[in-house]
Amino acid sequence: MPGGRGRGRRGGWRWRGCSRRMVRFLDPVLLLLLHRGPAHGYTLLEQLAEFGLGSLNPSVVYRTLRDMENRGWVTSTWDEESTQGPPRRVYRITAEGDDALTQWVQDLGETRELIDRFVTAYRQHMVEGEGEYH
Amino acid sequence: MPGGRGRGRRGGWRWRGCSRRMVRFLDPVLLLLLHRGPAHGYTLLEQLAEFGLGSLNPSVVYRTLRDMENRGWVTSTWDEESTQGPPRRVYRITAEGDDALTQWVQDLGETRELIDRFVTAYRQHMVEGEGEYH
DNA sequence: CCCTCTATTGACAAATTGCACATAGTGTGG
DNA sequence: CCACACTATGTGCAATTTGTCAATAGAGGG
Repeated sequence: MPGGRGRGRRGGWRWRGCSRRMVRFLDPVLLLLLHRGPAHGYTLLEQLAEFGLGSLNPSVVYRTLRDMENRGWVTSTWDEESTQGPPRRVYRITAEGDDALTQWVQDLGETRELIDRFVTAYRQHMVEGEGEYH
Repeated sequence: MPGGRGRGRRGGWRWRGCSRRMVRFLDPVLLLLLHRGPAHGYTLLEQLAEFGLGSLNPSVVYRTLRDMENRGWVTSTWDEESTQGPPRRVYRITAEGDDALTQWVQDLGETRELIDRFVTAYRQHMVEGEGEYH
């Protein structure tokens, strides 16, 4: 049943929804981390936990970084000083990345508003309709 | 370039991201609306604007309703009393739908927390690092 | 040499989303 | 009757996004 959806009973949708929620944060969080200073993908990967984004597959993070580079939000160069392992990329945020970050913050603010509105409506409905209709 | 992403310059990603953000709210909002009482898809469609979800393609909404039915969150029956148009489906929330709604509210609460944490970190970083590094 | 840890990348299946169009009943004006 | 507009819902498919698994590769220890 390709293209089908929502077959997963409890435990399926919850976890999936959670994961997708996190992927949504990835862009802004990476931009913020890079705004603090240049960093390697691997380092960023470890710092993600700080924002509740631990447990993301490294591939996803690296891919996102490359996508951001394609959009011109960041640039990358190979680190000259070799360390314990293969060469590492150093990512730096660009002026466009700064703009994008600003946009993201605003965007997330709007999303927060929506959530608040929803939760408020929910609470209000719940106290009003003490005796449920069904 | 199948599988490629992020090629759309300003106006592309923003709008797309916005749309996707809204689709994320669809499930919980529909559940809340249905918790207030049974309703037709078309009616729900109109009430979505209340939660900032206007402008969603009807197909998306109908599809979501059917998906929710597959998950057992809602049930539907054809409306007996015919009106100005073809037969309409009446959707009703189920006990499982109630549970799902509760889960969603909690989930959205957590998302809100994440957003707050992020925005706080952003603001703090911005005042601290007045003189930017770059 | 073999194994583990650090790093990054590639490829592909699966899931999600957008959109254009199909179907269908009802009422209205000409 | 026909064209047309509005109410309602459903289908199909292309495009995009996400998850996962495995490949590559250097450094260091035993």
